[in-house]
Amino acid sequence: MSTKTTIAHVGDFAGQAVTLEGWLYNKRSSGKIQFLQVRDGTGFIQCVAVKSEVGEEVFAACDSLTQESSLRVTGLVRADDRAPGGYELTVQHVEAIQISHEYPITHKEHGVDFLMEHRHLWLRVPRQRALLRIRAEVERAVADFLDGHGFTRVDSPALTPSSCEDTTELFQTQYFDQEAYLTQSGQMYMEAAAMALGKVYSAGPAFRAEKSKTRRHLIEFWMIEPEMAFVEHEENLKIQEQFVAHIVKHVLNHCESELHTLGRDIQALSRVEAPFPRMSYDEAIDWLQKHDFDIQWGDDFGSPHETALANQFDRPLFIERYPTAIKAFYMQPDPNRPEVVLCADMLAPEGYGEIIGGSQRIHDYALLKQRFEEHKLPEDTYAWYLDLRKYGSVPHSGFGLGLERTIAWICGIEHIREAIAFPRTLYRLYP
RNA sequence: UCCUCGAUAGCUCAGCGGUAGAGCAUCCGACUGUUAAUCGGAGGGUCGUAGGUUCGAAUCCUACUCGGGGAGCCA
Repeated sequence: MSTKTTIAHVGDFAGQAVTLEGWLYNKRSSGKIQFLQVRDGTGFIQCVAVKSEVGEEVFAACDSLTQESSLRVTGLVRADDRAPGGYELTVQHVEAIQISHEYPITHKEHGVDFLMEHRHLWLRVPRQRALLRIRAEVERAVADFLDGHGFTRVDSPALTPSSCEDTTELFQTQYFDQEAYLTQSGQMYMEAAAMALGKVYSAGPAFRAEKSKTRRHLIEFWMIEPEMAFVEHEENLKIQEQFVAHIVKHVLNHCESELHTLGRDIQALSRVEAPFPRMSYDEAIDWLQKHDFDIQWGDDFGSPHETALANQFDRPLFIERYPTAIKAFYMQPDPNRPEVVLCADMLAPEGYGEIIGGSQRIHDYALLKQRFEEHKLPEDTYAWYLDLRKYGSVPHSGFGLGLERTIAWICGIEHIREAIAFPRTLYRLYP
């Protein structure tokens, strides 16, 4: 009799017979011996079939297996120093569940377009498995930290009647006989929820119809948006750095083998501890001007600016107090300097760009109403948002963390599209 | 939207004015420790689309289509 188990647990059955269910990742044969590389989602193991031991029938069954055929294999678990995972399986019996014909993704090189066209199969390779495992652990770390700090998860709507910010482009759709838009941020809804529950967060997709095609952009990406009543700028930043440091530490503690699969520099990640370095917008402009960048006070940073600033440090960098004129309408002006707002962007090291944008929000009714007029925003669709400043308004702050950018940085990958199972990029909606 | 690079076998690419090529994958054969296994053989192509130059175009020119990277903008 054999016990059904998974590759991750074969070590518990050394010397015993087990049955594994999975897929053939690769096969090498030498006429009278075959090496089957089997994966089952939990790991990889090499199964060895020797013709003189298994007999003609089982050996032929092994021979019939092709790349990515699904199978059930029974054999003896054997510790072996030559095996990357420490164990091999000596095959006793093999059952093909389905034979795969001409699997498109070989073990050779492939181009990005081809791989993206076959994303549904590309997910099966060790690298993509590692990325999805780490993504799941990042999401777990997010929930652990926020739930442990008194936050309540509140889910925001995907269909909205209007934009939350006035700049970026929206995906328009029909809501019966009304126009509607896919959400680009749940922030305003989280502000409402924070007045009900104190500390809240949303976690879900955001949609931006921008024609951006860089390694940092997705059309559909996930944002984690905490919002906190009675929290002001300084405390907002402290929570953000603890939050990000916690996520990185969690991944280091739970995803060692996955980071190894990706070839990530563990040392670089282990230096990510709070507090994070900070620069004011003013200091950043000075620094850039001293380093021959053509930029003036009042200009927004471009990607090259952000990369140069962030690359000075081995952990994320806060840049705070940007000019009011270039930031979102809802941001709270610095009481001592109304020309700047109490906001901060968190820039990841190594050129991964902005992973958090956050701010203290305007809580004064008159000032927010004035901003609506300045930005020519339709007051009827935002009446509820103004209401929050009419009925028990309090200072509050929040931020949005870009999940895929955070994952891309932690994993050290070239392109953000690998940080989500089925990326929506410019000009690609399939699969 | 702009800049830039690309499109040749299932995949990755070479060929850049004179008969369409290689490696891998597939199929057949050999091999008892392979680990991107190796070795021998076979099949596999309207050279992205449309036009133009030329005796002759995968190759040069024009337009278009699709895609990669970047800028802007953003998380």
